Amino acid sequence: MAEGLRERKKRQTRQYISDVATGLFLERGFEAVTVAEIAEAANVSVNTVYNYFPAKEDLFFDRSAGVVDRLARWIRSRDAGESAAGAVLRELRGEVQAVSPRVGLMTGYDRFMRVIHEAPALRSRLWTLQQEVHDNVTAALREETGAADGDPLPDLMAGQICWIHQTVFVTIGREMMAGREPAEVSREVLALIDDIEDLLGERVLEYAVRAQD
Amino acid sequence: MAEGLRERKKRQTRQYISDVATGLFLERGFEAVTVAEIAEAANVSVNTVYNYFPAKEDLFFDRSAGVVDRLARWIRSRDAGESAAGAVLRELRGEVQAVSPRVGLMTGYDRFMRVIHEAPALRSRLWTLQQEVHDNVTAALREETGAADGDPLPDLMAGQICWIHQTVFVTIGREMMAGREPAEVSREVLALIDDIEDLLGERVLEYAVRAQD
DNA sequence: AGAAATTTTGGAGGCGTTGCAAAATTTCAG
DNA sequence: CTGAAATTTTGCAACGCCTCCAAAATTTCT
Repeated sequence: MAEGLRERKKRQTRQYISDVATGLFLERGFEAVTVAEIAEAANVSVNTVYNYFPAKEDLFFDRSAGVVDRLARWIRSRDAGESAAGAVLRELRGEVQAVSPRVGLMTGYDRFMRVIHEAPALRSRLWTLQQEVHDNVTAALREETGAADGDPLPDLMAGQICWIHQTVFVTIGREMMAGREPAEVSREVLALIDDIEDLLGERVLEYAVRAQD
Repeated sequence: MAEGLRERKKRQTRQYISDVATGLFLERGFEAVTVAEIAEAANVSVNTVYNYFPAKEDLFFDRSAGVVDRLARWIRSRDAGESAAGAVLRELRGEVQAVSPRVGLMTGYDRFMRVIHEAPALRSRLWTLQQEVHDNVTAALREETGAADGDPLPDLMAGQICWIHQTVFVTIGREMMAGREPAEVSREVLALIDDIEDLLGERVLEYAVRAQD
């Protein structure tokens, strides 16, 4: 509270730099834009950019903070009688059916995907994020099931659940990049989710079922 | 044929540079060794290094050329009456039971893993290789099953099969890095493979079964 | 042996990133 | 309101990866 003006200005500056950078990236691609250009466009020195962001890639993924926890949140908030995988499938179906921008179903998402697709550094950073998602899911499953420390099951289940999530996202990204309409992709991905569910083993679909009441 | 001496010398130089580099990496870590040092240690100019290897990471992964095709090869050579996943599980069990260095079950593999673990650039490159494995598996499954172009199943199945493979390798790497003995890890991973098989859906375990005779 | 093809090398430079100390700005105390 | 203290911003130099280019050195071919 005491620190008002300074903190506010910092958040403002940070946000502005990230916005300017993202704009340039979407316009000309990740590698074609230099950090020096970003700094200049944001009326700031190169060092200030690095004061806020550890690396160039972080300028692009600054928005995706909440995405890393989403899967774990879905699992923790599953319904009574519902398994972890069941909750994830339900939530995914909900987002996809609603043609939600949260899962990339929006016009303009192809631009976003293309920037990532063409920049190895960004793809690499995505994998890092995916790894964090996996760790979060494993931790959530461990807590929710009270599994023993040596139990390999939470990790295996996390692998399966992350695979569901990842497959859906990769497909959406691919189809949107191919120029398809969001509504069209939504229908197709709903069918894909059915295919995925048919593939999963019963043990996966029945893991970490929340007790009734 | 006509080009004998030159070709031989090139392969020799390439191999020597890679060997020197790998030695330095194992000794001091990936990031602590500079390309200039490698060049000097190999009695060669920095530009010559880049004539042979597109990037620093390629100096480390030069040996792992055959690993990228292994899964697809296992699938293509599955027995009559055996599914793709079945063949992979069988081959994995064989390698693990034999405590084979091909799957990292050997003393000194922990050094190798540690170098990768500590270098983001190397982990990132590993993910790229994993992506290639996935693509190869998808292609193999498409050819072996004659699936239609729009069929999403080969890609989904490839995801499941690569997950098996990846889980086994990550576990071996983790346990070896923890200082465990190869024989001990072998036993543990055999149990893990059983757990994995129990998790898989029947559709996965029965996909791409090779016709009898 | 000399011409042609190929490999190796040196040099210059761009880019991301870090470290450091000086300057500018903001906060706080009197 | 003023000056000291804390913090942020900045400029500068430097390192390391990597690229481009043209000049040597080497190998192959005639």
